[in-house]
Formats: sequence, structure tokens, C-alpha cells
Amino acid sequence: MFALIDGNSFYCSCERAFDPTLRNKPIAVLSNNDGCAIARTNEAKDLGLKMGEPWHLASKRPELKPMIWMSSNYALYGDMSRRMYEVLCEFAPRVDPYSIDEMFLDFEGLPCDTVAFAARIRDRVRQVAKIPTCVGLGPTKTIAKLANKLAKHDRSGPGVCDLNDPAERIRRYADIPLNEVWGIGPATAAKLARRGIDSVAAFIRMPLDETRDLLTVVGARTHAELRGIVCFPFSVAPQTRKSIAVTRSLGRPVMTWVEMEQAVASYVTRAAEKLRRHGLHVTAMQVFIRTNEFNADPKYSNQSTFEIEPTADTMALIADALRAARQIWRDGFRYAKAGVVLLDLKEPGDLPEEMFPSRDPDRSARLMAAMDAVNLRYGRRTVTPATAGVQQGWSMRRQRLSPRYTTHFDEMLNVRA
DNA sequence: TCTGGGGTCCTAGGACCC
DNA sequence: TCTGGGGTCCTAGGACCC
Repeated sequence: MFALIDGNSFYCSCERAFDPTLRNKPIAVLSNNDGCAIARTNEAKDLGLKMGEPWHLASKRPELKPMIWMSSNYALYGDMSRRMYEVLCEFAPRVDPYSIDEMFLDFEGLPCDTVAFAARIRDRVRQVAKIPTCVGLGPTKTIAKLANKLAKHDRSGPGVCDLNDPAERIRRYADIPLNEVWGIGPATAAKLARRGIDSVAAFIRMPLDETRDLLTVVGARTHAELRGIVCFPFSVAPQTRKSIAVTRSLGRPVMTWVEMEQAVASYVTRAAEKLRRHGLHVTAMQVFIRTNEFNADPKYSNQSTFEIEPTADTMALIADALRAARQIWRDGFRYAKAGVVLLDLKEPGDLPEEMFPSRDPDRSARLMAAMDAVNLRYGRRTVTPATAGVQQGWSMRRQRLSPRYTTHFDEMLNVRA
């Protein structure tokens, strides 16, 4: 049996955990660059704020006047997620984090009332990690996800929904639209709707071979899971990462190569830090730049993907990335976004020994270790490659940022008593 | 002036091989 | 009028997730 626990309006709840004046208020947390709403409290949903609504439009709507808008503070959310994880580990032998705010728990063979147990976990997370949650229970991950959603929709309910009983499940399935199901997105829902299938009940009545023909193995797995057949078991070993991306909208249009060079170099710097934190080397890279997709600016978009000598060295990666970026750069455009993706990540042990390395690997490793250590101790970007620039006029907007309560001493909460 | 970022998996189709 | 069959590998793009 699976349990899925999921933070309610997670980012907003994290903000509330440290600022009680935000309770019962309509809040939205904005995406990077203060672009659009990516988390809303129930109060915000009730005012009619939609997921993904651009802030510059939403903030002009009169009915959204009472909204409190906040920039996203990922340092805080990551930390709160860790706290939640630690609490869950007290209860279940296996906890499988699925996203920053969702974790699957292994409830197999629990000798107790699982619904009551789930309620206790919820209380504890609320008390210790200060995050309100809902829990869904089911024989498969897909059903547990669905149960979680039902628990969330029932705002005045107990916060726990159990879909283990097959009869109960069939009853509920009749009223659940397909877009509520994990793994069924807009394209699949539309495909099924064209065949007159618009509820979970109708979907699971579809014959398996027909499902597979229409939706390939992906849809067939979801189909089976909804019938109670496990296709997504608990992961045995944590799989290693396959790619690392750092892509950003620029805070204002960039028109000079000097600025683009800085942006790309600083994205590479960040990506390389992540790479080393995972203890990996990279053997291929992608760089892209593009103009604004929404406005009337002349459009240009290009990317370059290429193989590189395996490395985790920031300087080497910057050199490669800038060479590629220079090739796709065209003068005369207003660039709005750029990004760097590290592909084909490898464990260093899985790489063949370089016969004629272009760098001294030991020297590079020592330099990177020193850089990471300084930045860990004194804060990100204390030491940074010169190409990444100091004046970053193009960097993203975050005008409504909350303090980094949990990760910076000088921003910690002060309590006077 | 302002519309996110970071992932995974699967498939179709081309290139290539014998 | 006729033009094999079977296999692998790679990549671009689609779809989905939060």
C-alpha cells in the first residue's frame, strides 16, 4: 500500500510558517523573474487567480487587489522540504521523495488503522515542519495520487482519503474527470474525449489492447495502475541524474554580447556546482539563446549541442559554452532568455582514462574543491569566474523576496519575549 | 517593462549495417 | 512488372510531471 503526502500550497505554506501575518490571506508565490503565479493559497484560488497567470496582468485585475505577491525563495522551500522528509522518516521504513512537496510512503503490512496513522503523520508534519498537508492512500502510486487530490478538494474534510477498497474506488471513479489523473495531460485527455471517454470509470473500462494502441505503453501503465495493478513500485536504488539545466529569463532584454557572455558564464558556473555536488562528470552540453516569445520583437532562437572532454571543471565548461554561444549569437536582437544544459552525466569511475588530457585533472579537482568550499562557507558567488561578471544588470527580478529564514544567520527570525 | 524552471520517459524516423 | 529482411543506434520532438 502506498501513501502520498503532499504539502498544501507548499510554497505559500513555507512563507506562512515564518510570517503569521500571512495566515488566512490570499497569497501567491511568483516564478523566477517574478513572471507568473506558481503557488496559490485557497484564499487566492477563491479570488479567481489561475495557476500560471502572468503577474503583470494579474496585478491589474481589480478583484485581485487583496493579493499578497511574493518572489520565490527556493533556499527556504528546499529547507522546509528536508524538514518534512525528516519527520516522515520517523514513521515509515521507506520514504520516496517525488518532488519538493510530495513524498510516497511505504504503508505495506502496517498492523494498524492506516487512516488514523496517516492522520497522525499529518499532525506531526504540521507541528514540527509547520506545513499543512493532505494524504492519499491506495494500492498503487497512481491511486494514492488520486486519493490525495480528492482529500485536497474536500477542504473541510479530514485531509486523508483512502481508496484501497475496490468498491469504493469504482463508485468514486464515475465522477472524476480524466485530467485529475497522474499521467494524463491535456493531449491524452483530448484524445480520450474524442472517443467519448471523459471519466476515470469510462477509461478503466477500455480494453487494455485498445488503450495501448491509442496511448502506447505509457497510457497502458496508467490504465493498469488505476485498476490496482502496480506498475510503479518503490524505487530500489536512487537513480543517478541524467541532466542538469540552468536556464533563465533575463531580467531585461540583453542586446550586447558582453552581457550575454556574462549570463551564459554564470549559468554554467551554477550548473557546474550542481554537477560536482552530485559527484558527476559531464560529456555533452547544450547552450541556447532566444528572444521573447510573447511580444512583437523580431524572433530569433538557436541552440547548439555538442560533446566535450569529460570534466566537472567550471572554467573548462565556460570556455566550451561561450564558444558555442558565440556561434549562435546574432547581433541586433533583444534576447530574453538563455540556458545551459549538461547532458550525458557520468560517474567519474565509468569514464575511460583520458590518454592526452588537455588539463591536469588533479589540479582542476583541487581548484574546484577550493572554490566550492569558499562559496559554501561565505555564500554563493563569493568566488566566481571573472567572465560571469560582477555587475549583472541582466539578472532576474526578485522584488518581493522573503528573508532566507533558515539558511542565513543574518536573516533569521528574531523573537523578543 | 513585465508571460518560470527543471526534470523524465517514450516514440518515430533516419542512418547505417549485414 | 519487378525493388528483402532484420537489426542497432541516435536524435528530435512530444508528452507529462511539479
